[in-house]
Amino acid sequence: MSSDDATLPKAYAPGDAEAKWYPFWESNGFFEASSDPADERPPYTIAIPPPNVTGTLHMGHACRTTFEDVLIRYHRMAGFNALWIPGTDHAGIATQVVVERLLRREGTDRHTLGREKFLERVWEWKEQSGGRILAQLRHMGASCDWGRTHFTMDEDLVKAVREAFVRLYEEGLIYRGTRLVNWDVETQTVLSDLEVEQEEGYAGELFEFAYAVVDEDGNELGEVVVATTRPETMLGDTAVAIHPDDERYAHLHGKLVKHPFVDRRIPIILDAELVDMEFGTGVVKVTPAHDPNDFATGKRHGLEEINILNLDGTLNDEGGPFAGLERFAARKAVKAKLEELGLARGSKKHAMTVPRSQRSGTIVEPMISTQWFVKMEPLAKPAIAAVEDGTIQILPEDWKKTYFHWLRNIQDWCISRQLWWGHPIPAWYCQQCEHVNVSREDPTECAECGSTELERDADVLDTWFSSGLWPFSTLGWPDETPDLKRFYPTADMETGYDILFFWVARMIMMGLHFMGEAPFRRVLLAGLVTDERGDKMSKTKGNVVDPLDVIQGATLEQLLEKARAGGAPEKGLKYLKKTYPDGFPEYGTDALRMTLLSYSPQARRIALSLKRVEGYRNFANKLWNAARYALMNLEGTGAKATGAPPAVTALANRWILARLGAALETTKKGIEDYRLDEASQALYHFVWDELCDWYLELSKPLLESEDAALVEETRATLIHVLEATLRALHPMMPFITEEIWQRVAKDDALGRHPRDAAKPQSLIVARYPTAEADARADAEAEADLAVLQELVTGARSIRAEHDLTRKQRIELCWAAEDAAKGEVLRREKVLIETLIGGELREVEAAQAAEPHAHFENAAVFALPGVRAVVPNVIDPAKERERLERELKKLDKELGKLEKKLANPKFVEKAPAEVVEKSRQDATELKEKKAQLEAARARL
RNA sequence: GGGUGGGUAGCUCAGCGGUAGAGCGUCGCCUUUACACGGCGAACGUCGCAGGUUCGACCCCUGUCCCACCCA
Repeated sequence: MSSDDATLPKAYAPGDAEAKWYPFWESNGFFEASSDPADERPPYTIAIPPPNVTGTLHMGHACRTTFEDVLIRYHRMAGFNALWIPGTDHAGIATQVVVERLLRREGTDRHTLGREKFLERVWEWKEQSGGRILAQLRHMGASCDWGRTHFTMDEDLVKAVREAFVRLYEEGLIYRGTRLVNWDVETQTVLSDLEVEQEEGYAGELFEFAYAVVDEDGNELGEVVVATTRPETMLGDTAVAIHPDDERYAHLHGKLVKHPFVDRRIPIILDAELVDMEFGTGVVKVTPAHDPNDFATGKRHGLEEINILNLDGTLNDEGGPFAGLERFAARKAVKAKLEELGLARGSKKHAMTVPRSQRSGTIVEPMISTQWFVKMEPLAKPAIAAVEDGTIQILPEDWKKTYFHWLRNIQDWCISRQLWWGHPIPAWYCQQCEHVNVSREDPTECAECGSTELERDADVLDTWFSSGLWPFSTLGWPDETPDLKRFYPTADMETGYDILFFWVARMIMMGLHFMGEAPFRRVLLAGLVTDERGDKMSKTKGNVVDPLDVIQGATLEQLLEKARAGGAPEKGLKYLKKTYPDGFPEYGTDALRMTLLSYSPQARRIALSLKRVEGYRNFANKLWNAARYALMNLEGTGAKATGAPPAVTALANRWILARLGAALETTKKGIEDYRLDEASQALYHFVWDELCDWYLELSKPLLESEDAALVEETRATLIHVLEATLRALHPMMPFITEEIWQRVAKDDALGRHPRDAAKPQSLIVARYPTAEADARADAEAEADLAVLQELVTGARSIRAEHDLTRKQRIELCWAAEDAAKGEVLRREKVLIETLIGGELREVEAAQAAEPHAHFENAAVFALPGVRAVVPNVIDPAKERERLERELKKLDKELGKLEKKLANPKFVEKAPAEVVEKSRQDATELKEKKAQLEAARARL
C-alpha cells in the first residue's frame, strides 16, 4: 500500500471536487443539448421553473433543482439528447416591491422618479442580482444548458407574450370588463384570486346597527338591525335584503330604509340566495361595489354599485362626511357616529377570515374596476381532457382531483396589473373614437378612424401570463424554430404543488391552445420544504436554512447574522441556537442532494433534518473510502474498467455482480416511477450494506490468494463494480462520483462526449449502467452467499454476547444436514475464517447434534440445515440467558404460525403458496427450537 | 362550511391484504493499515381510537378524535 499520488486522502473533501468539476463540465460543453439535425438521439427536455430573477436560492429551489438534475443527468447518460432550459422570471409585484423598498430607503419613490427612470432602476437591480440565483443553481450541480438561458422579459419572450395576447384577443378569449376585483391598496394594483390569501381566525368584530324603515313617502315605520364586520361599507349600501319566506319581516316587503349619512333611500329587497334566516338578525346590508356576494346580489336585482374607495384605500366623495379618511379610520368614525345617532346596536367578537395580499400582506379590498380578463372555460376544457385521457400524467396522483376541481370551477383570469414592472398590455385607446387597438406592432393610428391620438394602456400583464408560455416561448415560439420542433413538447415538469394553479395549469392551457399539444407529458409535484419542526421556512420567522450554508458550512454566528438581517424575531434566533448550536459543518452538495432525494415525493412536507444530511455526508465518505480501498489494491496491477462485467467463477465475485444487477434494477424502476427516494436508497444500501460490509471484506482474502487467476478475476470484478456504481450514482451525487471516476483506470472509449471525441473523458456522459449490460444475474450465488452470511452473523453474535475481543480466535464447528449448504461451507472455508476471525471445522453430525457431550463450554446456534457449535467460549449463565431470549422469540413466532395452520379455513382458503410458505417456516422454526432446547438442557 | 393529505420505534419518515422497515438516537464491545464521517452486536412498536369485511388487516370499509394544507 503506497502513499503516492494515486492514493486518495482519507476523507472526502467536497469543496475541492465541486470547485473542480463544475467548470470542467461546463467549459467542455457537456451540458449542451445538440441542435445538430444529424443527431438522432431522442430528445429529453425539462424547462426549469424559472426562479424570481432577484431572488436567492432557497431549499425549495434546491429540492427541485436536484430532482430535475437527476432526471436530466440520468437521461443524458442513458442516451438521450437531454436539454434542461434554465432561466429566470421577472416576478412583477415581487420585484417591484423590492425595488420600491430600496427607493424608500433612499428617501424617494417611484412616482417621484417617473415610470421610465423607475424601470431603469429595476433593470439595474435585475442585472446586479439576476446572476446570483443562477450561480447558486450551479452550486447545486445543475447541468443546465446555460447557452439557452432565458429571462421572461427578454426580447424574444416579449414577442411571444405579445403574440399570445393579440391572438387570444382576436379569438375573443381576452376581453376588457368591469368587475369586482381584489384591490391591494398598498401596491395599488389588482390581484388575481390566486394572489389573495385567506387568513383564518382573524379576531374581528360583528357590529350591529339600525336602519330606519320608511315608506314611499318617507314616513318612519320603525327599524331593521343589520350586522357587519366592515361598518364603513355601509356608505356604499344600496339595498337591505331579507329572506322572502321570513315572516318576521313580511311587513317590510316593498319598503325602504333611510341612510343616516348620505341622502339616499335604499330599497328592502327579497333574496333567498344571499340571506340566511338563521344568521344574525336575518337582515343583510348589501354593498354591491365592495363584496363579492353583494355584487352578485346587485346584479340579480339591478342595484346601483357605489364605489366608496379611492385607489389608495381612503374614502372618496361617496363617503360623504367621511370622505378622505383612511379605510380603518373611517370604520372607527362610522361606528362612533352611529353610536352618537343612537343607531348602534352593540357588537361582539367575531372570528373571521380576511383576504390578504400575498405580496404586501395588507387586507385586500373588493372593488369595482375595469380590467383585462382571459375567458378561461374554453381553455380549461382541453386542459381537463388532457389529464383525464392520460396525455399528461400528474404525480403524485392525488393532485389530479385538486386540478380537476379547480379547472371545473374556474373563474375568468384577471391579467392586468397596475404595476410598472412587467409586459405592457398591447392595447391603445383611440382618443377620437374610443376604439381599442390591440396589435402585434405598436400602432401609429387608430384602425377604426385613423386618428393618431392614441393612448397606450398603462397596465402590465400578470407575471404568470408570460410564465404560462415558458415551455415553448423559450424554444423560440412564435417562430417555428428547429429547436421548437425538436424539443417541444418537453418531457417532465417538476415543481412545487403550491403553483399547480398559478403556473402548471396555465402552461397546460396555453400549450394546448397555442401549440396544439400539451407542453409536457408528466407533472411532478414536490412537497414544501420546512424546518425540522415542520414549520414553513420564512425570513420573518428566522427559521430559514440556506442550502449554500448546508453545502459550505456556517458557524452559528453566521446563521444568526443572516437571520437577523432577514428580520427574524428573538424566537427565531432562539430556535436556531437550540437546533444548530454548532452551526453547520461543510456537508457538501452531494450530501444535500442525496438528502433531498431521500424524502418520498408523496410527502407534502419535507421537514429537512440536518442529521439526515449528516448521514449522507457519511455515506459520501463511505463511498470515498470504498474507492480508496479499491484503488490502493488495484494500483499498478493493470486492472482497468472496461464497462462490461468480467466473467467470474468465485462465489463472492458472482454474488456482487448479481447484487449490483438487483440494485440497478431497483434504481431504474425508481427513476422511471419518479421514486427517486427508492432509487437513491437502493444504491445507498448496495454501496454500504453489500459492497462495503460484505464484498470488500470478502475481497481481502481473495486478493491475497495464491491463485493468480482468482486474484485477477477479483481485481476485474472490484474495478468493474466500483466503476459501474459510480455511473449509477452519478445523477444523484455528481461531484464525488466524477472525482473518483477520473482516478479509476479505464478504457479510453468510456465516457466520451457524444459529438466530440476530442473532449476529455467524463462520467457525466458515460453510459448509464443497467442490470443487463453491467451485471450478471446469479440466483445460485445469492443463495449460497446467504448461507455464508448466516453463519458469519451467528458467529459474530456469539462473539459479542460473550465479550470476545477481536484478538481471541474462535473455533466454529459445524455439520450440515443440508448437503448443498455443507458444500458451500467447505468451498468458502477461507472466506468464512477471515470474517469470523477463527477456524472453521466440519464435525460429525452426531457431535453437532449433541454438542455438550463433545465440547466444553460450547455456544450453539441454529440455522436451517446447519448446526453450528463454538466451543470454549461461554459463560454458562450468559449463554442460558441468550438461549432463553432466542427461544422466547422463536416460541412467539411459532405460536402464531401454528395457530394459523391449525385453522382449517386458512388452509382451505388461503393461496397454496402462502400455506406452503407457512408450513416451511414452521418446520424451520421447530428445527431451530429443538437445537436450542437441546443446548439449554445440557448447560 | 366543503375538500385533500396525514396520525407507524425516543425523533424524522418508508411500507399499505399474508409473521412490522430505514436513517438518526440509545445500550454493549472494538485504536482489525478503505473508512471512528468507522466496524461488530443488541434493545426498542397492542402501526390515533372504536366497529366492520376477510381464513388473515398497519394496509380495505364505516364512524370518531387530533394535525396540516387548500377552497369557500
